[in-house]
Amino acid sequence: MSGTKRLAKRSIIGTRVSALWQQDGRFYPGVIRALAAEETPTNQALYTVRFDDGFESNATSKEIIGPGFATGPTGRLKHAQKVFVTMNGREVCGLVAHHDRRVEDVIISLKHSNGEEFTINRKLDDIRLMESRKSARLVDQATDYSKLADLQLSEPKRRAVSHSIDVPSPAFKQRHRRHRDSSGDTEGSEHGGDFDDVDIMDETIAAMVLTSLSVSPKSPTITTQYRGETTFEPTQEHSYVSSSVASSGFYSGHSERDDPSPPHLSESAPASSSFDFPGRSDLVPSDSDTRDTLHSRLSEQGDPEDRIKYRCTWRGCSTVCLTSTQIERHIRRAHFDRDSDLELSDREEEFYYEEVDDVDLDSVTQSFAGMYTSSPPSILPDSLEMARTFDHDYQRKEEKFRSHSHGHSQASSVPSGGTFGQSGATSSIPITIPEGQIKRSLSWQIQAPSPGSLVSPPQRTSKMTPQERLQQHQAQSPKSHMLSMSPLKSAGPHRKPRSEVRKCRKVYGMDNRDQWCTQCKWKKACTRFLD
DNA sequence: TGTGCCGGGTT
DNA sequence: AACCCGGCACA
Ligand SMILES: [Zn+2]
Repeated sequence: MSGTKRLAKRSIIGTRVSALWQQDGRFYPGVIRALAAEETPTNQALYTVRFDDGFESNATSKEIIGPGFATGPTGRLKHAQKVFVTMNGREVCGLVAHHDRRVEDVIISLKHSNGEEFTINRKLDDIRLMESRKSARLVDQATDYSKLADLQLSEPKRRAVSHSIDVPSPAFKQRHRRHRDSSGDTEGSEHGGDFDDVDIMDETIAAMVLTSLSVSPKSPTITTQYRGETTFEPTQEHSYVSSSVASSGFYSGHSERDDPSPPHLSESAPASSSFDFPGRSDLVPSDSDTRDTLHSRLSEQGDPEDRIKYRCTWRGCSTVCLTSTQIERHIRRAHFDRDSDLELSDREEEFYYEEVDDVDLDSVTQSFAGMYTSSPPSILPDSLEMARTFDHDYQRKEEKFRSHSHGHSQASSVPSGGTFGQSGATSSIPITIPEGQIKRSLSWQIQAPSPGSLVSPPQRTSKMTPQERLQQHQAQSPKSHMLSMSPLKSAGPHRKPRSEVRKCRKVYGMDNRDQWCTQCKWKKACTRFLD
């Protein structure tokens, strides 16, 4: 591994890159002009780079950032190096104020058109030396400038920090680099071990923006990138927003503009021709809603083979998996809040799933399908696991439907089975014990709360996690007639009857937020107490 | 008023 | 992905 690589493809010529200008140690935009020297066992290839401002010089492959070369800066960025970062969904351009090599944190100085400066702190990896094309997200966000203004204006905790660091003054930015003393440009002045979370913006932007031009020029032609205004000339240097964005109107002086015509690169496109992008995947319809996608996708796989599945019996959960390994994993993750794959001590997972016959599942799915018209329920049993794991809502609904329509769907399709704790004619899930192997399976949690038959958890009562305990409390709570009441009580069209189950928030209280399950902390559907 | 959590944002 | 949070429907 003599560190040799052959990025020689001749297509490299003309590639837009950011290359090191030896004289001042900073990177500047330009294009590969030629291969000045082939790579040799001892030396790296040398390229001639023509900078956008007309200068030209040679650089080794290591000193070039761009397609075919390093993907991003690696060395220390010099003070005042021009960089691009994404901020609030937009690409902005700033100058490096300080780069801390130890943690690869870079403090970047930014400035708004109104002249105010502020700094942000980014990881080196998040920094680009070249403008990037807009990401899918940037594209449709580009129109919503009100957000930006909003953000800026409503920043309450303004920290007057921006000047605590040595930030190049606006004037300084006109560095005419080519002529700056390139000699002892060590400028090791601003080193203070400071760094750290410098901060966010602290800026106020004029009321300008409120005009949200609702144009969404999703023109895929963005690939053409700019061409004409590639130069970062001192004059309008700090345009702040990279040209690609600027062209959508914000900084172009007028709130109104949206000139949809693609950037004419007519002027000349000698070199730019080879500025091709890896893939034009932008043209794809792109991310539809994940749920639907998931659905349709899932419904394509499946195997009518094995009939035995594993179903989670955790109260309210009915996730089904193909293998016991999977189900155990699910249990650990969803119900024990363990992210890892480690087995629970004593393999407690085993107590929370049962084996079920395919047929039974199908009927379940069927009944579910019948009622749920909105989504194609052609889900095959084996995909259920995923569907459920990914979409708790789905899972929840499904469970409701099941318990609702269970009485009929069960029919005789059930092989031999032994129900655990027969507490009346309630809907206890049939437990099937396959001839061959014997596995423990339980359904203690589905029983109705008949006065007398206590909801007894698996013999293993000896040890219960706090979650289980709480779980049971809920199960025994006076309101656990879930089964008997219609989940669709409110006649409302899309009214979703909220479950009675108390979730982390309520169980632990606001004070013990740290004990909530992660989802609850994030205000997402609780994974610990499923309905 | 408080809860649950979806949808949307940022990093 | 992780994290955060506005705001809504429901209780
Ligand atoms: Zn929770």
